[in-house]
Amino acid sequence: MPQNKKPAGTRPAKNFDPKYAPKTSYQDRKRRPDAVGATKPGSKSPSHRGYRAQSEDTAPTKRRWNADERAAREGTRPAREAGSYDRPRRSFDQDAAPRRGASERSSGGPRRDFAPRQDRSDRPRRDFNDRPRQDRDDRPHQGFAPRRDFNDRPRQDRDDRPRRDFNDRPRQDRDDRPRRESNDRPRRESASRPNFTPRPDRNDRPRRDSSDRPRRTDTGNRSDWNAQPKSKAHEDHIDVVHERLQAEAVDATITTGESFGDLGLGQNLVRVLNDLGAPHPFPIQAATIKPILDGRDVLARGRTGSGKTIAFGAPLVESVLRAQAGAKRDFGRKPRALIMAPTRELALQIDRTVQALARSVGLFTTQIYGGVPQARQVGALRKGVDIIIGTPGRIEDLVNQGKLDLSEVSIAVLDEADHMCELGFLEPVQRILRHTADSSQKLLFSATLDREVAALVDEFLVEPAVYEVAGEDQDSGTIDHRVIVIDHRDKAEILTSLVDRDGKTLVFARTRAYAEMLAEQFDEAGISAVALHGDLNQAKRTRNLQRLTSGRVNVLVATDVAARGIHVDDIDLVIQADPPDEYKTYLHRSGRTGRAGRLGTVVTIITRQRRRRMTEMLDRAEIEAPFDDVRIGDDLIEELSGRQLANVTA
DNA sequence: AAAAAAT
Repeated sequence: MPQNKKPAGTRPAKNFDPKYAPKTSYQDRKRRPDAVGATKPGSKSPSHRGYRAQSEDTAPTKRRWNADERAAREGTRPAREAGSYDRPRRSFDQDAAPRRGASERSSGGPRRDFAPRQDRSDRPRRDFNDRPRQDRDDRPHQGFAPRRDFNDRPRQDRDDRPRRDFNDRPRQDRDDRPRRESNDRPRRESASRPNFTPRPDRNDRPRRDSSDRPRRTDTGNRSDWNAQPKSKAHEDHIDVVHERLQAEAVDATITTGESFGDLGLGQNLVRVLNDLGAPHPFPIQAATIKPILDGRDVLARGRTGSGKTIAFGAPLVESVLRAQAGAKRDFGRKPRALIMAPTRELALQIDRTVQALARSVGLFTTQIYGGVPQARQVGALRKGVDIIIGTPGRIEDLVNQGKLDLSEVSIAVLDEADHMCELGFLEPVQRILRHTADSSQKLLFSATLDREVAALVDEFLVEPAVYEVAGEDQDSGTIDHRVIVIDHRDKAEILTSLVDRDGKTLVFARTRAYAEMLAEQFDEAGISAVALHGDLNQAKRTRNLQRLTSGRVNVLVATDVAARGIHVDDIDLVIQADPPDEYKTYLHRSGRTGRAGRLGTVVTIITRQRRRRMTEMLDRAEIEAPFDDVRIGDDLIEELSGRQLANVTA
């Protein structure tokens, strides 16, 4: 019996709305002591895995960074001033900051019910009044947006808008666009915003011409990015829907006509793409390839499994090739392109695609990631490679050792860019990007790209083009979402019967230990299963993932290491043994199934107490999923487990 | 809590 079904009309504007809905008041209070050290103590024994020193000065400080401290730091950032970037400081302080104060005071959004009895008095800066709500016309970011015709409105509005969105936006013909602004966005016009930094007129925007790529001197736009609170959410462990990035929506039906060749890729690449199973560009690819070839900075959002790797990989190879046309590929040459991903498995996977493309035109890639000896990677670098694909830790390590020189990197890609902007990733990523060539082109991709990437856009991107595919929200996909509400004591048994099936099943667990435990449990029940998590050495990680891919096992139990980007062709069931904490995680985990238009089912297992929180998260994810109470032996378990058979014929 | 560098 569906329990979270509400009349569609009453569903609040979802992640278009900047709002900062907390997860639970319980967790929040617990984590919000005055004293930093009052969080969970951890083991006192140094030999224990959970060991935590008593006096931990560095970690808590880091965790408690807030917007103010950050702002203070921005003001005196030595790297920017002393570094090789010759761009001016941001006009952050005098412009954006005050404006935010004013604009965020508008409140009263539809989602207030998400933050019911939250004790907010102890939350530093994110009280109600301070939150930007659906009063978007005030929102500061509008100023940075490189395009005007963005989908900045709640998805519910879409039905009456789509024509307008794509039809009158022939990309080559911009001149008829300004009119729309006044018609479609009257509220913005009327909103008087003294501090608003006007965007440059569309006509003096740079043409897509790599040769006159603008220097990063225009701070007007960037200050608007800055106005948004950054990843404070993660410091607070609160699931936040960041303001949605404005994007030019690309209409799938318009773009499908163009071939990869039409988009500017060479014959070799087109052939390899065909071999890779991509005879025609997917919409996101049709959207991004040209601007990337033209040298623009690009932000792109395409839902999980929509073909983002090729969308950046193919034009990247083409660009590197063009840049080196005629030049000899010298021994020991420096890399020209860099692709970073949050996990080693994803880096490996990207390399499989990019390497195939690169090889076909005589370029070389190498993987630079941790957990394996450096020697081979360093050896490859010494010989000379053109494209680096890897994870931040090892890349930075080799840079610091002087074994990797990024100074000639002219294209840098961040896959899962929003994730790469989270705590722990952001700073290494920033440091690495600062090593790339001054004017290097930056490409940021993710299925959940939002303003969390502001920290990077602000420093590294120049008037980026932003793309998404029209109408491609997650809910319009091919995934059937279900939630089952169980008694905790039934969990193990229900899980086992769910994974007892024919198709490939991916099970997500919150911790490494639980992932390991579940894999063993399934094995003991006669269902061969393997685990994938960060406690395994890299060889085992790679092997276990390969076992699922090859079909040697049908069940993989993973932590969120497998949540993003990993592509296994025919996973038809994703089970979340533990529900995710963030809506983004939900979207990425579910995106391991239903890829490239296939059908898939996602079953999330929760206990009764979790229902409300789960409903809220699904709302943020903009996903409709029925909730069902389930006990051991219920027919529904078998139905969910064997659903694919029914689905395929349907 | 997990991930990303070893040590």
